[in-house]
Amino acid sequence: MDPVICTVDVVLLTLQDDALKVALLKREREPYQGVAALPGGYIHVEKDADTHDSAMRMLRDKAGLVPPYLEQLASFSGPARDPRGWSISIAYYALVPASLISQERVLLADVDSTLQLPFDHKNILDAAVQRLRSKSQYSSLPCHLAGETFTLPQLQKVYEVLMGEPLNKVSFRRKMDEMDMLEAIEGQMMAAGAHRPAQVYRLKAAFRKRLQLLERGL
Amino acid sequence: MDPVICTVDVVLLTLQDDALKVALLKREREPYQGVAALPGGYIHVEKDADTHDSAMRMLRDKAGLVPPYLEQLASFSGPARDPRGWSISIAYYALVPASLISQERVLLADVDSTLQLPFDHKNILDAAVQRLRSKSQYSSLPCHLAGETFTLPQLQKVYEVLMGEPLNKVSFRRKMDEMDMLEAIEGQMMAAGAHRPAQVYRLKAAFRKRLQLLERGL
DNA sequence: CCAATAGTGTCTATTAGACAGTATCTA
DNA sequence: TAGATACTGTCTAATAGACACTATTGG
Repeated sequence: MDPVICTVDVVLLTLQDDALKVALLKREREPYQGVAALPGGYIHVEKDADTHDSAMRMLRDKAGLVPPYLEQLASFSGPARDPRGWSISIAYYALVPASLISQERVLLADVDSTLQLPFDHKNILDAAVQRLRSKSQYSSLPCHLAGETFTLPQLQKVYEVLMGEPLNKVSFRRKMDEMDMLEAIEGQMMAAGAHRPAQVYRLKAAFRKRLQLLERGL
Repeated sequence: MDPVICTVDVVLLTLQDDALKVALLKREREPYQGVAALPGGYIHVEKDADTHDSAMRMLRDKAGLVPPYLEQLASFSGPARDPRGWSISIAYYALVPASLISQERVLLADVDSTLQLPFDHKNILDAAVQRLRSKSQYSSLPCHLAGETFTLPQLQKVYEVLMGEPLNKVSFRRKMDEMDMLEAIEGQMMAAGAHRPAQVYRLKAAFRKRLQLLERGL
């Protein structure tokens, strides 16, 4: 049985200024000490019940947060991706509202203008963004970027940023209704300027961890 | 850096008698020697350029075939899934036409009536079947189960078995046309009884390895 | 010619999008 | 009350499914 270096890396994604951002940390150790990279580290068999646990631990220890959504992305492997030798990284992606991120601890970089990262982290980032954008077409996934509570116009904007195109308001609301995953918070409205305030919603409890899928997309 | 047992397992799927089957092999070594399980084994850092390579090697060595389609499924990890210790399995799934499978080398089991398997192979199998059935809704994936050449009625039957429901013939043909991934083999017809023979098609070369996705599903 | 399935034309039903109207806030 | 955005009703366009008809084979 050959020795293989086993790590977990997390693509921590959030929305800031209507753009999708990834959280990067300066590496504390060699290789690439001091270089901004995805949060990650070795699997710790004493602490971690599985790699999902490892990812949660890294987010807690390195970014100081508990993500509302965390999903396995894929594994990346080979002899060249890590200078220490033949390695595997089990990659996860996490979605968090910007409010959870401490900008003193992490650097937020625009996902589309992040041109290079150490190891094969650019590939991992691209895969995560592609997965998120693809799933945004037909699922409740983007809700986890919108925070605990939000209005329908805010949520539509989140979907639009992820999908990269404007959406029809009537169709969007019909789909949200069809998904039946939101509940209005009675009497709570959010004002955003000199106009009618919007109803505030939250995800129903059943959909906080589980995704809702649409038959035909948005 | 803790030692982690790193393996690759492959869910080899095919269609036989209008049912989805998984290829199992009797394990040659402990643990679970002699028990039918998914083909798998240790990563070999000298031989394998990455885990995709490991999966190809296992299919070649253990099942004696080169799959037309092989994709990473997910990783499964933890202290309890393998009696030898904390382990990770990078799981892949392969789609092959039944004609490629040598039934002397492998056992074909119905995916829905396979009730238990060693390790967490039942979980891995279930995840693969779910992924295949889900992707069948809106992609060209099922074509890889249909063989090199096939007629439209045959291909529709493949989709129907995977999706578990009959499909509208007119809509199905509209979608196949829209995907623009098939080419008719001029003059080649396939007779299947006392009735009009059907036109034979094959996947266009560009779609042999890459998937074609539908905007709105079948 | 009959039975059976391949393949197609077309009508109907369902779903998505455009547009415009009413509602409700601040300045 | 003017202007802005929230929300909704309804018409139109696009898409999917039902149905029926023609085509072509073996027996």
